[in-house]
Amino acid sequence: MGLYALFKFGKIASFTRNICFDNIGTGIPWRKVDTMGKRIIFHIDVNSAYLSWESVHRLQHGDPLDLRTVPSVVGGDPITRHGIVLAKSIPAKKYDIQTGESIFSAKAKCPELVIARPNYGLYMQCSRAFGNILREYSPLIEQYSIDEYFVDFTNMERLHCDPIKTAYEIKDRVKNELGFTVNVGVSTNKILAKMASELIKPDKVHTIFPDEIAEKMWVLPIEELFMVGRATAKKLRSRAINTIGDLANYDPRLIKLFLKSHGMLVWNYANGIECSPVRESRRTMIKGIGNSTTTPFDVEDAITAYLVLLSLTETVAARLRQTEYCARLVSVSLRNNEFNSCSHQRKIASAIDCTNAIHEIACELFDELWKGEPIRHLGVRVSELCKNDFIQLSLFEKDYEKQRAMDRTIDSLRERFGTNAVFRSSFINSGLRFATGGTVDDEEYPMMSSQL
DNA sequence: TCTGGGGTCCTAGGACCC
DNA sequence: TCTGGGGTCCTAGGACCC
Repeated sequence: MGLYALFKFGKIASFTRNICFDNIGTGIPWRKVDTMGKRIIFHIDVNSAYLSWESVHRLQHGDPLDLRTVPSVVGGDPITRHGIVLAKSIPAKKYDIQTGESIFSAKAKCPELVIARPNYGLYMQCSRAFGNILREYSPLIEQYSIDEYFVDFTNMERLHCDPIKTAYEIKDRVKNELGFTVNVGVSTNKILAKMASELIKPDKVHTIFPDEIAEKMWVLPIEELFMVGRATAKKLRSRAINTIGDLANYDPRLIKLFLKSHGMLVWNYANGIECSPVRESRRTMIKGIGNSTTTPFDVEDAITAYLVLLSLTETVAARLRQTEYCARLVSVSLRNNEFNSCSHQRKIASAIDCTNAIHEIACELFDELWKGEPIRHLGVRVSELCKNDFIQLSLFEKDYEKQRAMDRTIDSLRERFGTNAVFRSSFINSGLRFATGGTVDDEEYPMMSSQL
């Protein structure tokens, strides 16, 4: 593979430049937008991230068993109704165990399956250590999710060696220094780099340069294309579009007719057309903060539901204040014991960040939403954020100044002494956690947008 | 013991105004 | 009095990602 990739790299000078078609259906003849010259983008993806990290951690703490060598998964606890597979080992893959399926059904497929509980704090540390290695190769890196980074290696050949050699170096350094394996995809934009890193796993470097799209990407089934999920795949297959190549070579006007803008997005991706920059930080761009949980038991009365909403709101509001935002929209979501979901939202006249204020609205929304059936899942989300340094308090709203002072005090107590330092007495003997979701002092989870 | 949680973006339909 | 059309805002739900 190595020699093959190095050989392929010889073609790099003869790139056809990216062309974006974005005027489908406008009646205007094709407009060719020259995007950029010669970019080099890496996409680095940890192989079975949670499971690898768990294995390495256990080995380092004297466990003789390497989870990666046996059928194993990282998954939640079915007793508290969190029992789904979050990550699986390669031997588990051989039993057709899928990420997202229930632990119950995974065990049915493989009775000797080893199950490890997730440890998000550990994963966050691994993710950071991994990012720190990448930062040595370029000042411009983007964390796309907990286990994925993009690196813009454009013009970095002068400091390091050639891109393919560097990709191998990164892969081997992560393995040798941190103990887990990664795949590195190399190309001229993010979509091709990302598709390349997914090719054959684990511990591999792949390229999909523009002149390799047909050979390496078009032959793949349509489901393998980034942003083609179950629903889109079904629609495409019903029109005999079965491979990425079928989509790439289909008339984009027809795609747009039945898949709208999402159709154009995936048609562009199928053709390797994508020109978004590698962004150092997404943190300034957050759109909303939410927290939801599947309750350990069905909630059947409003008082308990209010308490769950409070526990969710505690973390949402604390994260909101931590990022120095206020919100103008509160939404509540609910899933009943028959797995039907619904949601309800409300705009508020003045932006807020108080736990009590958000909770009060969440409870009102809940009352308007709930029909009385048993509930298994509740969520609180705030959005339409604005900076909290200039809050306009409406004359008609309650004066929340005292509440804000109280929140500040609790936030600082928790910051100094841990999240457990203070909690509301209403949670005593409730069987519920007083603050659901990641603890407040955890570092912000790096989230990705659905587009690159 | 069957089915998580955190995000983003898009669309359709209704209300409302001109 | 009735009808129509365009624009904007709001809401709920769906699709996708890891």
